Amino acid sequence: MKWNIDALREKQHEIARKVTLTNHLPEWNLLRTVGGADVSFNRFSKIGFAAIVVLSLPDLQVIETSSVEQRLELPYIPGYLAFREWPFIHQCLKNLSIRPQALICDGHGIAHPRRAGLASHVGVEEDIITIGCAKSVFVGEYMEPDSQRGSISNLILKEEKIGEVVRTKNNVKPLFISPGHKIDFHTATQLILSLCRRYRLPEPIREAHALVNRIRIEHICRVE
DNA sequence: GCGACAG
DNA sequence: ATCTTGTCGC
Repeated sequence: MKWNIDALREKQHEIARKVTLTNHLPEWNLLRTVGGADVSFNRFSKIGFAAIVVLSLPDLQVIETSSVEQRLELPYIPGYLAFREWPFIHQCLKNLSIRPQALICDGHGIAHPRRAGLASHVGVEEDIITIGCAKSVFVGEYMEPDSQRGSISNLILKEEKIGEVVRTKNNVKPLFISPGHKIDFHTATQLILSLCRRYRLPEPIREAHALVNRIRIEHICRVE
């Protein structure tokens, strides 16, 4: 199973060139749907699972879901996560009857060595507004934001801003938010904050995570 | 060369 | 990411 990392890196430079930080998100009063995507798999299995859950705004009710189960083609290689997970998200999007106005991805957007993290990769390939929502830092430096919900600090890589570190809940570890595609830093962070109700993670991601794990667990029982 | 390293 | 129970703190 030999993959040409050089080719993958070149593909990322291509993705990065197409990324735009110009905001394409509709006005808040016209925002109706936001999706969350998540991928999951069993320890030594070649099978992976993914789900996208679309929520309505501003009430955050689930209006549609889609999930897939397929072979994992790549191992996890830091910096190349998108090549492993994008195929799953692509299938989920194809199975949806509606296309969410924005999609939140579990990982970084432009906060990546080559500005081509999972969210940016998905955004460019699917031509959809995406936001990278990561639970830990990958590259860049930052100052710890204040402990109150809503506090924000910048994520910097070599003098350049690549994302924001956002406290989405009091006294809880912050989230690392970066634009994926067709959105700016401020809008991305504000949307994420508006989607975080009682928990650290935004509702679309929580719903997608819950669904994909449900499916993964029942697959184990089904196979044994 | 060494250590770090989204999920 | 996954393997896993209780436990400390707001």
